[in-house]
Amino acid sequence: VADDPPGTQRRLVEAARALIEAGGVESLSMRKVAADVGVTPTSIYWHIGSREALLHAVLDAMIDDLPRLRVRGTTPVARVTSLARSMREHFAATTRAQQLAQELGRGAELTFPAQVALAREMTAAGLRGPDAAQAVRAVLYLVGGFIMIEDNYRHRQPGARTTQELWRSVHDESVAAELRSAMARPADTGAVFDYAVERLVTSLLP
Amino acid sequence: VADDPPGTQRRLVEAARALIEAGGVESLSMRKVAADVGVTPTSIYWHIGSREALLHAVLDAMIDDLPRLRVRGTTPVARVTSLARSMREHFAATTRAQQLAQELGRGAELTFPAQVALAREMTAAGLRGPDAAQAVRAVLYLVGGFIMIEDNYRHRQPGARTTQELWRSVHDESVAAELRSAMARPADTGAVFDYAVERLVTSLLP
DNA sequence: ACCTGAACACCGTTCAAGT
DNA sequence: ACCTGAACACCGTTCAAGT
Repeated sequence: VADDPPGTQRRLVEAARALIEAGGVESLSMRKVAADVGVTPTSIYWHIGSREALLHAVLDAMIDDLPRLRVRGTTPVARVTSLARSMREHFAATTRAQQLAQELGRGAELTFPAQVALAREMTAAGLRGPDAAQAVRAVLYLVGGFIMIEDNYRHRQPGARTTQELWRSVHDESVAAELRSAMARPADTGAVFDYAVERLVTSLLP
Repeated sequence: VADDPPGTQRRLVEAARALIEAGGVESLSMRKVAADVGVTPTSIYWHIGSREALLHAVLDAMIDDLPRLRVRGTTPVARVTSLARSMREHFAATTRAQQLAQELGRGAELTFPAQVALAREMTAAGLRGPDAAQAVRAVLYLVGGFIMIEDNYRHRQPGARTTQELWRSVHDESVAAELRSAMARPADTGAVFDYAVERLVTSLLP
């Protein structure tokens, strides 16, 4: 495991990772990576093999540095809720790795630790049988939804209209006026998250 | 609104749409679109302006053809649950449009009709005030989570391990053996969806 | 008004050739 | 074993030129 003197392969992966962390997967090109290391693009093919293989190597490195999930509290509801919050923060802090994993079809690997942590809490809460699996999956989906929608919002085009803006032009009487104006205001995502998770978890646990 | 005799612009958008519907956004190239219409790539720039403008035109056409959401049932819980199911089907049936909208940062436009439909049902169920907005958002997030995770699963790499497969190698005693083997079996996504939505909606409605 | 041809600055990848 | 140079088949886009 000693680093061989030239270590071109390691330097290539590091350069690729730096590019991805700075500008996402789409900003990586073989020619840029090569230039950053001071080598010809073609030599990457000798060391790594292909663009895809390079991306996999970068993802492996990122997975090694992933932060851990936190669980706090004493009651089952409090513990699962705190874990859900930690999952959300965890995702927000590792978007580049998530994007890369998604692109490489390796998303499952990154979600898995959260599944296990959730399953542990459900077991501790006394849930057994098929209901336990359904409870794990239900929480997983709810948290995933937050992550997706927040991500959607983050990656919107500068000019594109948000749903908040779209709500301003709704005058449909079948939606309460109060609700229409609430939807037109920015959501306190953290509060909605806590609210939704707590409601769901409370209804899932015995 | 009469179609002008040559109609090259219309034919370009149609060719682009066909390419995207067949192989996703990444399979579209200006040169292919041009070839399909029988014209030089450069002439697209005269008619449409850029690749991005072409994609926006295709998305506009797709939005015009979007199917409608269905709501069935008489009790509020049944109606919201059926709407949620319809949202999930709707998404699955329009993945190309969703992918394109996401890429163009116009995801909000496609989610919006579902928000309004949900808000209508919450109003009909008698929910008012800030709780109504939180309820709309909570259901939205849960459904979004299903969509994201199902999408994730669909786009996994042939070789990549699924979470089910990963569960087989977990022998952690803090997770009940029964739960471990349940997580290693394929999930009946439809059943989990109905279960989770019904639980959440029941706990949200008065 | 509509389209072409040539050109520019990029891609990922292969492969024979060098040391 | 490691790297280069030349080449191939692609990209999106610009712009002067044609009809």
